[in-house]
Amino acid sequence: MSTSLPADAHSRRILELVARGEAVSRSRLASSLGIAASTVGLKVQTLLEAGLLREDGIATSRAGRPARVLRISNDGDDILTVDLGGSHARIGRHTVSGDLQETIALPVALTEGPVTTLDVISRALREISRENAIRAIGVGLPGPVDTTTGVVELPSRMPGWQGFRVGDALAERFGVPVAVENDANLAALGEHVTRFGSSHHSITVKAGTAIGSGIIVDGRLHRGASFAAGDISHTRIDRAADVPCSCGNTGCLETVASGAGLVRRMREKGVDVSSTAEVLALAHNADPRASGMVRTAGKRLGEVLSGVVNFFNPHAVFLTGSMSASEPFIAAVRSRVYEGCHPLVTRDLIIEAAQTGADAILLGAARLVFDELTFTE
Amino acid sequence: MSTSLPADAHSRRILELVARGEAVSRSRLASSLGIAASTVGLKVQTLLEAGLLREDGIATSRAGRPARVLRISNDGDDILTVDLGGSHARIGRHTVSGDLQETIALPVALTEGPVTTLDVISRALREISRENAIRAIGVGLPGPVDTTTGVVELPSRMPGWQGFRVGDALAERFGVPVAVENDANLAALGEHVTRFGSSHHSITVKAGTAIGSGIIVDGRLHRGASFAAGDISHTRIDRAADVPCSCGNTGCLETVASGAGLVRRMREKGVDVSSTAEVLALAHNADPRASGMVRTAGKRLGEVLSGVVNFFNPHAVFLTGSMSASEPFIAAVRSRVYEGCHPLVTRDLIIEAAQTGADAILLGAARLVFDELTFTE
DNA sequence: GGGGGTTACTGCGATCATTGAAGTAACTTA
DNA sequence: TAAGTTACTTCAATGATCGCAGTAACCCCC
Repeated sequence: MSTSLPADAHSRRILELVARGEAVSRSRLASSLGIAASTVGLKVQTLLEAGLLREDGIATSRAGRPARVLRISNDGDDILTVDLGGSHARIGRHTVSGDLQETIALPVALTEGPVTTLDVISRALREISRENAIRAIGVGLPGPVDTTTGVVELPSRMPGWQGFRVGDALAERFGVPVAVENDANLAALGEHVTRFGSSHHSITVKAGTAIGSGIIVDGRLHRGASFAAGDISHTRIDRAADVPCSCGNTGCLETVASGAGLVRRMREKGVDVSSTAEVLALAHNADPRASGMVRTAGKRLGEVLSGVVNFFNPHAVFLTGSMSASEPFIAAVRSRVYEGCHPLVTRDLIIEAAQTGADAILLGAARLVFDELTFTE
Repeated sequence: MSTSLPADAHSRRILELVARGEAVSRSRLASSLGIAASTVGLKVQTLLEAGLLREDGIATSRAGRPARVLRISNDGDDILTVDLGGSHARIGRHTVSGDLQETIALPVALTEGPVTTLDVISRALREISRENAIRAIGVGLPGPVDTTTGVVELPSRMPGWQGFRVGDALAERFGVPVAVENDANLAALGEHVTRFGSSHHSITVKAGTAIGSGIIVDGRLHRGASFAAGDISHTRIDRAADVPCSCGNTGCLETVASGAGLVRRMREKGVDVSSTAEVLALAHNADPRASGMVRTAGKRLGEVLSGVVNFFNPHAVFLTGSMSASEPFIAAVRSRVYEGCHPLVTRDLIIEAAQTGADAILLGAARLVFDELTFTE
């Protein structure tokens, strides 16, 4: 089976509507898309023949002929995705519509350079795809990615990756189109589409050892002019004006609200912790210093987000990363945002922990592939 | 002549390319648009017949048949625009492509309510359109506009306008489609398209008696979830933590960086000034207190914009409003943004005074009409 | 001044996606 | 079992687009 993702916009929408369960019959698709029923019939026919859709029984009806239920075919070819972290990687196998079918986690050392790393990744990709053919691959990398070239811009945690074209390298190995993107952006895209689909605006903040965010405008990723959008970690917090930051400035949000910042401050107070997780565990066990710090971190993040939310006016702010598992942290963020923002902006604003968890990046990568890659057989 | 703006996307792109002088012959249009020459020929033909384009002589050629030069017809029907301020209004007459042909300024008191105001405006619109037919109208209002209904959301400076559908009222009077939008958004759109056309991201900050901004994402207006995007005036500045703001919070940017804030602080220091212009005049004449304050206002705005620029990563920040006439003000903004932002983000960032001046809102309104209204005869 | 080269544009038949209307299929309810 | 309702397909017509062939209008060089 050597099919392709449809370049045609209506066919993609059909796959999307079926995948989300918003329209599972030809007639509902026609009314949702606002095109003729006969046209939908033809398009569904080709999608069935391409193995992208399958018919799955008959719906019950109250009156009239019952609809034939359409589903995404999950025994066709796959979209594969890669979430490449500093010391680990996750590989995902998805249906064309982005539904995650299976994942593999494996240890990876980015510091060993791109060739070795991609060898390991490629082996895992072959393994997870098994006998199925691969349609396309989406990759998330920890750093700003120039998506026109597929090059990591500032590979601070990725020595040896400077100028390396990850996308081209994988595309050559597998002979399929490859999309490469920053992992925070993919997490934002993954979370956003599972909540809102292809409309609305949102910000997804990852608050863990470091702080980063991804921006979705009208259902699409906002990368910025130099693929660096979403940086909130170096926004100035005057109350931390004396704390030096790795960026060279002082008083950055990162110094007071990131996991790394919490660890440093706990150690200054004589508490021997070495990871964000330990600080969070202490806070969870009602250690007053740790609890206070986590809460303060939430306040500071909330202050920065107030500015961002007033400016950007999103439908939602999603919080992810290890810190977002702490309810007091989220409560502090919420409280500060509601305090510091215009009522018009917060009236319908959602501030919540992300739902997609560890799979957000994979889901975002699959979505990116679905959105941006055009395939021909 | 009762023509319409073309709903068809390619025809619109043809008008745009011709208007910007990027492609003035059928053959160049074909290569720019990536469609067949014969198709362009047909589309240009219908645009000529509709009076939207005209032929204007023959180009010189180095070899081969010279091209017939296409221009926007400026003797056809017009797009009219309205910039409605608190005490004044500007009316513009444009070609279909948005080129401003003529303006009228007139005194208007929004406080007299919508009916009286629209009477005055309508008379001016009839006057400026003369014998020409009107294709469409674009209106800028000072406040957040729900563009789905054409209603001003929080008409703080517009008592009596609550719930009034400006767009519908004008559409009924003139029998043409009307687009209504917030004036800061239109100024941003106007400035953006004259610089970048329909791609790139930018922020246009109006720093005058008040502070506001408009956001353009990928050449299109970002309105936000509740039509309130672009509010930077209530971002917290810790150094002004004791100054109460009209919004109920303390320490807002507005209290230290707006013209109104400057006037208040000058008066606190015993200097008898009553307007932003007076403060700026004093600063221009090297009054040390006024100069210092204007410079400080620039610094504070720059600090807030640092956060915004890091987050949004635009190609440009344009400064407009009376304060932007002050070079020291702009220099202070620039200095703080370059200091507070990541180098990747500022590498190619443009920070400049807006070029479109008083016409920005009119140009933006014409563009909005061109972008968003679909017309049929 | 008259080919030859080059570019600009038009005319025309072919193609393809889309449509609406008519027809068929499959169920529920009275 | 007939009437009503909804789902879907078939099919001829439409219309936008295309590529190609042909025409038009210049330049340059012999």
